[in-house]
Amino acid sequence: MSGVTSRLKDVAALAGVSIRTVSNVVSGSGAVAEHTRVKVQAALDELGYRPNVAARNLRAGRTGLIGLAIPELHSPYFSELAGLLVQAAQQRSWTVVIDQTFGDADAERRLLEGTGGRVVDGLIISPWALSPEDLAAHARGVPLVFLGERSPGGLADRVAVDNVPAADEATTHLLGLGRRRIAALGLQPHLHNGTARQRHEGYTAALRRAGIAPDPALERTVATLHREDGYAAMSALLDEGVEVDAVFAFSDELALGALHCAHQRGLRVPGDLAVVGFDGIDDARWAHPALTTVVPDKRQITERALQCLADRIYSPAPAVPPQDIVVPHRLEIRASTVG
Amino acid sequence: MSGVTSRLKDVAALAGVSIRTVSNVVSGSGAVAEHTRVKVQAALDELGYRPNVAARNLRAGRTGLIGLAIPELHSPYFSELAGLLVQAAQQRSWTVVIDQTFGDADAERRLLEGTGGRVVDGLIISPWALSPEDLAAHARGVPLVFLGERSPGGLADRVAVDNVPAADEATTHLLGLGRRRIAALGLQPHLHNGTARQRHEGYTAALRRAGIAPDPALERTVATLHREDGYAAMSALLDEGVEVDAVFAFSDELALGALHCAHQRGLRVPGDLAVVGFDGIDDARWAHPALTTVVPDKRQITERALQCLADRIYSPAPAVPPQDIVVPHRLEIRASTVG
DNA sequence: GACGTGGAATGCAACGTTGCATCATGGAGT
DNA sequence: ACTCCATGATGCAACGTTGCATTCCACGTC
Repeated sequence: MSGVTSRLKDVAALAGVSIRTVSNVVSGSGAVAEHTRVKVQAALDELGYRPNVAARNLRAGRTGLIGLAIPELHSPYFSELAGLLVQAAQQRSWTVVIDQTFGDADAERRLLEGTGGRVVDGLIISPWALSPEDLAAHARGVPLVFLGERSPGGLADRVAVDNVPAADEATTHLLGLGRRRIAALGLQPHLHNGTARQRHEGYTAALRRAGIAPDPALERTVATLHREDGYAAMSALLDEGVEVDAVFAFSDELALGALHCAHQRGLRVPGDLAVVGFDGIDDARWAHPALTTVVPDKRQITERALQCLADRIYSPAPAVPPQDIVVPHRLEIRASTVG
Repeated sequence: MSGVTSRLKDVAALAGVSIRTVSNVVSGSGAVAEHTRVKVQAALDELGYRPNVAARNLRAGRTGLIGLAIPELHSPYFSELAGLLVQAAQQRSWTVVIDQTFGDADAERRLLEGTGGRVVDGLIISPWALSPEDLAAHARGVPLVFLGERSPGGLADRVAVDNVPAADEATTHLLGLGRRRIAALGLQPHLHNGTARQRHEGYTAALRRAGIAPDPALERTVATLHREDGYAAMSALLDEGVEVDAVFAFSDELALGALHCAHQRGLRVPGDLAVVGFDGIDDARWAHPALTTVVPDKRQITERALQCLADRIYSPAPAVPPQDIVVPHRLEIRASTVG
């Protein structure tokens, strides 16, 4: 009732039983006679007992916390993912602690090592700046799940969409609309991140299958995946006078930036320029025109990632080999390609 | 170095000193001779000692966690706010735990009471469904900061922008452009949330000052503040044939939904319809056309809120009276009103 | 009537840390 | 030479909880 915290000791005193018995009632373990249980429960309610998490954790050797390490929370893709994860984790009585790495390699390294950070029972990380080798070198004892990036040498579980076919599908969709000058927007050769590489691979595969030779002038590098970068890359492309009738952006944010640029230049979308994004963020649906995008099943990403953690945290068994989990995606076709 | 956790005991054994001395070195407290300090530090490094948070918390009676309770993480405004808060909290060695209430009154009540949830040292809550009376009735012993909603009876600190003048400013901007049929989009009479009421108040005040009588047909109610709701409200408005030359939406998401609708109907923005939003989310800048919006200083919101918590958590003093902190805002004028 | 049985309740100890009080040591002061 | 003191190092206890082992009691059985 009141805000004052009461301990097992207080409840025990009020109920006239031992601390241990109260503990049994609270945890539901051990044998407790019905009338005792009722009596203790009454005392619990009266004092508004709430277990001390720190003490429990100390005893259990767990914190009940799992970490989510993402480049940044304000990016729609990650905030949507984080929101789902927080929700899903709650159902498993876990609390999510979100860390932002801002694409900083040191920050990612620090989190993997656990230095300076709060101790978590497990960590779900969406690596960005670290190479697979780095990832392997700095992983700590805590159960780990990688999002997107595959871990080398079977270091940890990994959950991701199948980037190559997904990118292929998106590109093929544009090809099917008769587009031949399709820009690939979002290469990041300076990062060791494999995601961009895989999407590029799918893009190239689709072109080749259609008998089109990839044109380096159409492949644009970006520093990050923000709208600004998409805007800048699109602007440069147009400034250079490169002929282009479609854009496959490696993220929705990039696509939205490119879209903004197209509008500014007076290009009609999809008439003059068809645009496809990747991530299936909410904004995509409400853009003008609504953005065609590859939508990963985010709910499944969070569910599977948690399941991986649960398996490793709760089973002291001789760990099963790291799993590589592929979650489904679908190409959601909207007005930015089929007006 | 390795993933195995080592305790003060282990370090002490390796360094050949007592546990207490190691503790002194780690915490920097107490008197420790230089050569001892060096020796212990070496042992600490060698074993890669990391303090056990649970034990510390248990001893200190604090968890080092603060809660952030928001309606939903995937809304841009809240994800931007959360991102900033996580960052700012890190500097104060706090860890943020995010709870989503999804606008559910029960969820908000539960968080205020702390039932079932993890125990936090402080809670920053952005109330949505609860009335001020509810908020007062259910608050618990933990330091509390309200975002947006004023707490009644001096229950807790509150950080917010000054909604009435801000809304007034936005409306006045539209009036200054010669608009006379300005829709107010975002009323929520079914909620006890005061934010919408205040923005409506500012809107009305501006109209009256301009000698315009508020027209009920221009004031639109929404269920939530999502793009869908803005789209629906705008659609209804146009379907009813209400004459309108501008929209002041109480959130950017609503504005973006309305914008989407305007595009669909072939309205030119800002030619036929000028649009102003509220919140200053990132998307607003990249919409087509870029959205004029009231931008609250989000960084200051998080900073001030944390400062409030810090003051209450760390000062055992006879608490200062609850503060009502107003953070600055600015009207960012973009192409959706001045094309 | 003694004994075994099993359910119910309890006591002890430990998880890893830190506040407080105590103890050891060596140098300065008388 | 003896005391005094400052500095450095240590031991004890406690934070609130739970695993394990024990005790207690009532009941049924031989």
